[in-house]
Amino acid sequence: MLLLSYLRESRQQAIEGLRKRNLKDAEGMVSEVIRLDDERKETQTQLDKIKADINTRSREIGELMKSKQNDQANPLREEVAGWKTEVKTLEDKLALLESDLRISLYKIPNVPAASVPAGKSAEDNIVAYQHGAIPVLPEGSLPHWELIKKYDIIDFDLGVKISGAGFPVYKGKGAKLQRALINFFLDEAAKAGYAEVMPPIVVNEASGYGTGQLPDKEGQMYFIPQDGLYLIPTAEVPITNLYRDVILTEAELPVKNVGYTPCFRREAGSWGAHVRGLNRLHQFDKVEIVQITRPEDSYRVLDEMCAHVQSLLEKLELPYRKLLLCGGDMGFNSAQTFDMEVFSAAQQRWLEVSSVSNFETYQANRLKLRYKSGEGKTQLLHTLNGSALALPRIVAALLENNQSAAGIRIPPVLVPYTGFDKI
RNA sequence: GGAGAGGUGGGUGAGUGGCUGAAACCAACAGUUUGCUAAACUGUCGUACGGGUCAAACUGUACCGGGGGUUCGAAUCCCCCCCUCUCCGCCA
Repeated sequence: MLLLSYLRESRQQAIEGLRKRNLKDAEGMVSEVIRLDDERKETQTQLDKIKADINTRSREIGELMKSKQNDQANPLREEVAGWKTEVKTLEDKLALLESDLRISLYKIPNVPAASVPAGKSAEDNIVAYQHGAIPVLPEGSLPHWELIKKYDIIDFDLGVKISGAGFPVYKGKGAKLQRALINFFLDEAAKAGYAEVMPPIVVNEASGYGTGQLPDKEGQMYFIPQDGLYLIPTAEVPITNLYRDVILTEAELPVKNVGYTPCFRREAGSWGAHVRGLNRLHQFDKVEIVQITRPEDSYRVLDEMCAHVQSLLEKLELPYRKLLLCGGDMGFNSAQTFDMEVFSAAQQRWLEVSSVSNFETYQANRLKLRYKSGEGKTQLLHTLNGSALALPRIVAALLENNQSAAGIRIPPVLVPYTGFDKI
């Protein structure tokens, strides 16, 4: 949620920024919010005035009653009683305005950072960096969905039987490979100074709102109505919400957390030929890094987090590229996002394996996540997160890129974790 | 799932209709004292939304788990809900 004070003080700047997202009516949205807030303020001032009068009278009545002057108190009581309809009217009006204001504010996505290019879709993203040679595969090479059958390491049909499409069963070396990657990613994050947490994988509604999945992506999450709980689409949700309603001290910053969780996404209506195999799943594994920083540090930290993700890809010997997302392709909450894509040699495609974002104060505002600065002022922090990394597409690329007649080679860095160097 | 107890400021905890935004203590912060540390003493010490101001000072309203109600007036009385704890049951 954007700050009202920001929208008021830098209205034009906000509108210009939002235009980069290719929004239909950025100006209208901002104007509406400010209009509602103006009305809200006015209504509150009126209401507060009447309430102040009531409070004054009530005190007078109390005094009179104490000195047994009931006959003098009675006219005052009637006077106050007469104000009550007006109070009720104004209170209702205020509640409505506040709710309208909140809804309107929730509809406005984060303002992209200055360096974010305008654009409509993924076409307009900028390749900021590319690393590693594109592999050329021998004749007869297979896409990963064939390889997993050939080596019997991941079984989609079994998953369909017990759960449904998009819920694969990892078997044998396939299962071990998952575990190896998770541990490798966690260890690397620990080396980079991230403190590990293992959060719940279902969250309540307040958490969904805290990080902005609600109300924006309601339909994307699995929901358990009986208990009012959501299955997490990413560890970002529980980990960042750990710090909801928290005021940190400067000494505690930056907060660096890493966590492994399964992630669940309904992905309604997004299936097709391009999402075969491991390319898109309802349940997948991911290691997520989260940082909470002072505002002035967040963009340096964004770079640091990207560098961490890139180092993982390099250690896994996967060719990758780093994209600076354009306004139109960025997530709702983000001010700036870099995507990391690995090249999947048999599919001849780039696959997104990580998304690293700076949310600035957009999430912190909803989370009421603040810190006391040196001068004792409480102010909002910046939140950032990134996948480090999401497993399925990494597995797809590892399988495809490292295949040969002799089997699938495991990158040396993983061998201590898998216990085998070949599938 | 059944029974009971309870939810007050960073913490402990008083407060059963007006003098309570809330005692006291602890923690924290600033200062004084002190060779340093400690101790002692003094002061400060909630949040949100308004008004006001260059900025302050100052000032209004709301907030004692959440929502509703009674009343001139509610932390305090009534209703509903949520949560936590203890015991029992079930159980990885």
